[in-house]
Amino acid sequence: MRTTDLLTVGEVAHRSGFAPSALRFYERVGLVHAARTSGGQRRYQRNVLRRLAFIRAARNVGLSLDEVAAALATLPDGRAPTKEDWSRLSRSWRGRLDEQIAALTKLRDGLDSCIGCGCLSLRTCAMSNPDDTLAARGPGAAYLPPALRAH
Amino acid sequence: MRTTDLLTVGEVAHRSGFAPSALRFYERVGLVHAARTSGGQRRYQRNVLRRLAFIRAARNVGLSLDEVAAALATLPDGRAPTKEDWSRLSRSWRGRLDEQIAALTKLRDGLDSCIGCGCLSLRTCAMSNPDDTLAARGPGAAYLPPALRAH
DNA sequence: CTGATAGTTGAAGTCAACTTCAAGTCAAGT
DNA sequence: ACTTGACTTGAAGTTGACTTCAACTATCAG
Repeated sequence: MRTTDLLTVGEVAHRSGFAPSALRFYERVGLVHAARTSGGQRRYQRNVLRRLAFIRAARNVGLSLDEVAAALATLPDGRAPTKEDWSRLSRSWRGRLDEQIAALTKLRDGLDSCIGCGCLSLRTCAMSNPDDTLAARGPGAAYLPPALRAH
Repeated sequence: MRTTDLLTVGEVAHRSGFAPSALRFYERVGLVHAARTSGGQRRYQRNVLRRLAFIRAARNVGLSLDEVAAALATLPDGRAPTKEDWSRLSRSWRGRLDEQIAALTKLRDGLDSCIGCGCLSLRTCAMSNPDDTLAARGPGAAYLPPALRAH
């Protein structure tokens, strides 16, 4: 752990805020890479921290790990990613956030009109039927990513 | 299935947008109630539709089923809930939505300042560290409830 | 009465994103 | 060399909100 240019999993965990178990998990699914010592312990390059910062930021914006992986796959193969590379990826989140804010705002405005009447009509109420569509799909999920939730 | 005042599970599923399996699940956890025929089949009262509309609306606002159950538990025992009862419950969502919109907006504004620099600094970047706090907790979750997600 | 359609059950499976565990091994300061 | 703390692994567990399955049974129009 002496001042070499490689980081142990504990150091990366501490500096990135991810648990060691999460780092191992990310390695298994190919999101990050770690070299090994002769004894089999992980040694990370410093640039993994930026990669992990990207992962956290993307998760905060609401991307799944699959989406994160897809985004990371667009980084150049040969050279190390530049600031412009990271900036390009982040830029693509802007629209997503705008959409999410718009959806929430629409929901809130619908709520305002519902509060007066207590209708919750299955056909017309913006709260129970926000996209004018019945039959929602998929598992339930909360609005906000973990990092933004109320503590 | 003839025009009685009771609804079969299929009818409720169709009119509420919930899958029959979800209705059975909600019954198991005590969110809704169904009478039974002599043969053991479920028969729902019409007012279950408003209750289900509430459940869907609450889910859209990001409440967990536990929170929904807690909210429903505040409904009066003796009489049927009035519009004012439903309205009161919905009103409590307003603040929650406001908070969520604020959190997303803050994230977006942070993103704007990040796009230029591509920094993603673990310490200072609003994207990778939105609440000025490291170490987020809990399982991953997406921003938007199923009904509001991109199709 | 019959056949088609719709309903019943408990147990187990799914999904994402990790965490926990047990049993052991490595690295490093002294 | 020794001790301590950090690290290793694969497998299994967690959480929330359901879905799927297999094997039956009920209801109802005709």
